[in-house]
Amino acid sequence: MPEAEKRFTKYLCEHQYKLTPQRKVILQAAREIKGHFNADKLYDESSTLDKSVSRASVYRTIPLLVEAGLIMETMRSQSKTSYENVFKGLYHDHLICATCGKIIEFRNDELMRLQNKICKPFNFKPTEHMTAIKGYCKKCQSKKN
Amino acid sequence: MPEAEKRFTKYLCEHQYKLTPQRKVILQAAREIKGHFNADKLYDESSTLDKSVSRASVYRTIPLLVEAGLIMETMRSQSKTSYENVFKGLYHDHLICATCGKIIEFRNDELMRLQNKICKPFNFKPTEHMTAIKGYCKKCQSKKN
DNA sequence: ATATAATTGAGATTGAGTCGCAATTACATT
DNA sequence: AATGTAATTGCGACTCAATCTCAATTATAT
Ligand SMILES: [Mn+2]
Ligand SMILES: [Mn+2]
Ligand SMILES: [Zn+2]
Ligand SMILES: [Zn+2]
Repeated sequence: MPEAEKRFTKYLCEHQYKLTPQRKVILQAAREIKGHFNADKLYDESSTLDKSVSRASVYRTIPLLVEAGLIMETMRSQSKTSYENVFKGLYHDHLICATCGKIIEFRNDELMRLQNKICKPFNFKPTEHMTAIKGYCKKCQSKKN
Repeated sequence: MPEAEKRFTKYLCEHQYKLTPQRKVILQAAREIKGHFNADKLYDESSTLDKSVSRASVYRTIPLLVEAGLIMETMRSQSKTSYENVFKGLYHDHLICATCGKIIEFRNDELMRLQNKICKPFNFKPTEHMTAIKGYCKKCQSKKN
């Protein structure tokens, strides 16, 4: 059993949620998608694997996958919420160019450590960090002249 | 004329937009709100000042205020977009409780410095940072048991 | 096998945000 | 001051991502 499925199973069990075929399919679909995806995309991919999976189940499963630490909400664009897979040790954040929309991914361990540290004095238990830095990419800076 | 209104006037003029009574009222309402607000809240405050201002005009004016640098989008919580006034030198970020929606503001200079540092190797010129940490506030953690 | 609480798909509903339109208005030009 | 015109307005209808309802089904413990 792949690591992700193991983790999901554990999460479901710990919360008295059931491991259903639909949830397995949706997890698998999520894992197979490279890069960012939204609910619709996840529904499409899930349908390809098993066309009996409903849109409602996809919407219902997304928060479980987030809670289990398998996917994360990354951003909202075009009024849709975007997610992406969390692969072990592959947390990252985003630089977003305000002009061309280019997205640069980066990973910075110090940033993650700092974010956890910030929560402590508030007794706040973090589940997701989202850092988005907006600005201008190299190309768009030179175009500006 | 207050600084904010001057800036808004300049922005509108530069883009061939008109300075209408409605836009003045909405700007004033935005300025008078302390802390975070969403479109509905801004509509309520605007209505108090001038009850002829419509919800549509509020929605249409928000992007202008953002573009003019007078307010900024801070986060999305409980499926509503939140804004707050941009006052010079009051940079901060947010902890957001996934259960009750509570928002804790914090300011961390090290985080700011780190974010700037991160951009350099990408030749990325940052204009805004947005860090949102989602999780559970103290109260909601204990309720969970 | 049985009990039971969780989950499902289908379709209805919600609600933040957008849009179309005819009437109005800001503002530049005479 | 009067005119022209493109921008803006309020209203209400619309969109559509996300949530909810509910009867039927199903995963799991006993
Ligand atoms: Mn990414
Ligand atoms: Mn704030
Ligand atoms: Zn760019
Ligand atoms: Zn809370």
